[in-house]
Amino acid sequence: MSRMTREFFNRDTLKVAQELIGKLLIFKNHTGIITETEAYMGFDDPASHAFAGKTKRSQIMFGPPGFSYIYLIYGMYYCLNFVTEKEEYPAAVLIRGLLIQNHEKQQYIHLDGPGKICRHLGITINENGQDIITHPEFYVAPTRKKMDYTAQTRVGISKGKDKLWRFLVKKDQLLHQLKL
DNA sequence: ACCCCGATCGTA
DNA sequence: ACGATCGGGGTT
Repeated sequence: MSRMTREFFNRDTLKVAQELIGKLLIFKNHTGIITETEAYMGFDDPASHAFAGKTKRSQIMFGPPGFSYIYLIYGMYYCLNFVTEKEEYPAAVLIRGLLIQNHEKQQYIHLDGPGKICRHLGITINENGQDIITHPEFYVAPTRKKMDYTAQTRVGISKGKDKLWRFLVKKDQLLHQLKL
């Protein structure tokens, strides 16, 4: 199966975040369509974990593109990101929505929220720092589907609220996928 | 050692 | 509207 290359992630983070919408996320025996993303990038984004500089946690964001960045939030939930842009420029895309089909394939489940996605797929801190360009069972793959999306302000942050760096599929597009 | 807070979620 | 739950990062 074809997959996204390192060059796909080695680009402007807003572009990557937008183009990840509608792509497939594969993790072990799970496959889902990405329906929502958020961009965190650069040295001047107060909502980014990299805003405080390079630390033990954020150093992965300063590394090369195409690696997973996973962190624990609120002591309970893991969030999945993919590192973007060239090395030394801190940036990543948070995966916030995933459309998956259950084993009976009769219906879709929409995982709306980064914590729900990791909980359902079984992604923990153990998957932090994985190379999703070469990993055999953890990567992003292209699809034929083209899904329209909208830009909104990012969720759950106290600073950087002005930026429209959240991207999510339009409601009718999602309903179409859900076959409702 | 201590303190504050957080890229969330389920329940009320 | 609120509590759960704990690691990260800054300060003492």
